Amino acid sequence: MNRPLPRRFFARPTTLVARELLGKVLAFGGASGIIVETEAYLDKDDGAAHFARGMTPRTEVIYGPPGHAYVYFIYGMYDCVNVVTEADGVAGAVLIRALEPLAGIEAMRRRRPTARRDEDLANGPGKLTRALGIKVAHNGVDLTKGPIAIHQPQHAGPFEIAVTPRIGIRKSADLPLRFFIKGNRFVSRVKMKV
DNA sequence: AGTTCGATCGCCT
DNA sequence: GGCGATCGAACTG
Repeated sequence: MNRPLPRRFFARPTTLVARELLGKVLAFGGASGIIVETEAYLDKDDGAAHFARGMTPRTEVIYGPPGHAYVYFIYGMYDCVNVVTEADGVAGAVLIRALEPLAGIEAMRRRRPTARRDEDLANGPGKLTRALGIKVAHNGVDLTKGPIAIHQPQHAGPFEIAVTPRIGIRKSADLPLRFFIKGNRFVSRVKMKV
């Protein structure tokens, strides 16, 4: 029940994995949260992907086997975590953008003292990595083996999925590749028009 | 070797 | 709604 999702879950089309990651649990650092928002970054016709111009030292793990973490550092301050998708040798990644805190909320508060409300703990890609303690040092780790893991929730309820363009990108800005749980208040930019 | 700018956040108005 | 912080990756020359 608490076993990490198997590699075959990740070895599928990126947009499908992005949708199906919603409602799953991301756990690390004595804390966990329900994934409520994701974005897909595609191998083809996606100018916004870090790997849009091919493999570089930074994007190497995205071309490797699925089910691994791609963690990058941005704006001189923030770490963001992606899940590598598609078959080994094919690029594809899903950015985890927001979590609904589930367990270890005290640990999250200690790591994010500026968050006033529980809604602010992990409602953004830089915030959730800070809340869980995920850093670029974890780039390339195998998510099917832990300690960073994604698993099924204990109690799964039904939900609707909303689809919008991705946040904060210039290229391929029109593609509908952002997915979130409709009505969930832990999603980033809740008031953005869908 | 130098420059540009980004898959962000938090504080300011 | 706007902007400064802060720095590495990748592109230019």
